[in-house]
Amino acid sequence: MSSDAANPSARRTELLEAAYRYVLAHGLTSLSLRPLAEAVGSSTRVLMFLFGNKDGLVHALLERARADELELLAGLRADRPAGLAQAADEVWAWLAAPDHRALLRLWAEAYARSLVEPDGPWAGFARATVTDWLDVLAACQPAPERESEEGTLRRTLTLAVLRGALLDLLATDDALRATAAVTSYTASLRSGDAAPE
Amino acid sequence: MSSDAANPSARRTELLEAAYRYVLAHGLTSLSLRPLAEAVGSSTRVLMFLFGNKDGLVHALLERARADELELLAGLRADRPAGLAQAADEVWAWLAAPDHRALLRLWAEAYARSLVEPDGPWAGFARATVTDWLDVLAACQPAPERESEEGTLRRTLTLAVLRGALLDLLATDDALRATAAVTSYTASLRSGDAAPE
DNA sequence: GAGCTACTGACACGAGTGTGTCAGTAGCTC
DNA sequence: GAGCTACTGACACACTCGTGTCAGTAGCTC
Repeated sequence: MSSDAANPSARRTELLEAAYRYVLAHGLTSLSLRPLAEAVGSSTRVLMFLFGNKDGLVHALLERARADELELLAGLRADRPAGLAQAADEVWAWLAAPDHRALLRLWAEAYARSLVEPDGPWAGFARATVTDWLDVLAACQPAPERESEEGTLRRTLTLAVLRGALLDLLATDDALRATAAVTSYTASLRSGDAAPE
Repeated sequence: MSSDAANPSARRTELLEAAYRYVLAHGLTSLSLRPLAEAVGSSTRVLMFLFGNKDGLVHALLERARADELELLAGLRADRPAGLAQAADEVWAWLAAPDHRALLRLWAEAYARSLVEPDGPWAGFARATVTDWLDVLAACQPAPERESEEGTLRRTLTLAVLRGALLDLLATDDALRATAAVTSYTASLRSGDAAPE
């Protein structure tokens, strides 16, 4: 291989970036090396050299996509939203941004695929995203709630609302309706926080 | 073709049923005709004859999967649950049933694929499911709420919770946590119904 | 200039893909 | 038995797939 996966060469990251743009536009399912190589101005030979094989490429692409997601999560951790409600609002603003549509479609694709084919480069993708997000949401909860069973339940529900609304948005492109639903949820979360049940 | 799609031949439905079982086990993404034909005790020639081409087969399979889903929806319409909360509880019981796991994975696959490749046999699959479900949930709402903007928002949120919890369940297989989240949501729905905000 | 590393081009191999062609056969109606 | 419909088997075609092979070349260090 050209270099460690931890310390990729300049050419590798350059081609990975180009391939990432290509995959955002065309999806992962029907990805094949020759059209990709041509689109990024390279050859299958080079892709094989830099990524080992196709699975290596796909794996690298999924990691690249995950990097975008982790950036959002890191941002959330950084400014530590006060409570689940604010965190959910911030996340939704990100999810609903039109610029992120292609990435989120890719995300949905990888998620579904990892459910159906538990092996291969997508292995564990779905499970990893769920736990990643639950962890971040937990970090936004006040400490006492975070540890409680009630807290687990709350962040699970919050994640479900975000994911479900995202699916709706991706399918119908009706940002108004989806956003209204999320907003009403976070509003009820807030009032629930103010007056604990 | 052997007969109308509306009035399929006995052999066609027999093979479709076998193919459906095969696809539930193996997924749609990597479906190819020769292995499928062998598994169902037939030949690619026959599949082509009965379904026209591969897209025809896939389309028929998706319709078949949708029939399972519509059965649940029809059941809901039949006993007309009193309000969204009860409807959501009933739907969740169905979604969480281990027997339905394979079908729901297939559903997720088709949903994601229809987002990424808007053409082909999956065209409109995601959008169709969303509106189908929203319609059924609407039918479970009391008439005045159903027409209101507030009502649209409520069923959108309810659908999001169900879909999001389903994604969680499929990824983590943690039925307890997912079910607790859904239950807490329907509980709050009920109390909200009792004391409208 | 030798030698090393990183990268690249041309080409071929074997397998698998969907689909087309041609020739059937079983069962039914007349 | 003729003729029709529904279905089936054997085989081939053109193509794409991921990958392997062999031979390079540009840039750097010594």
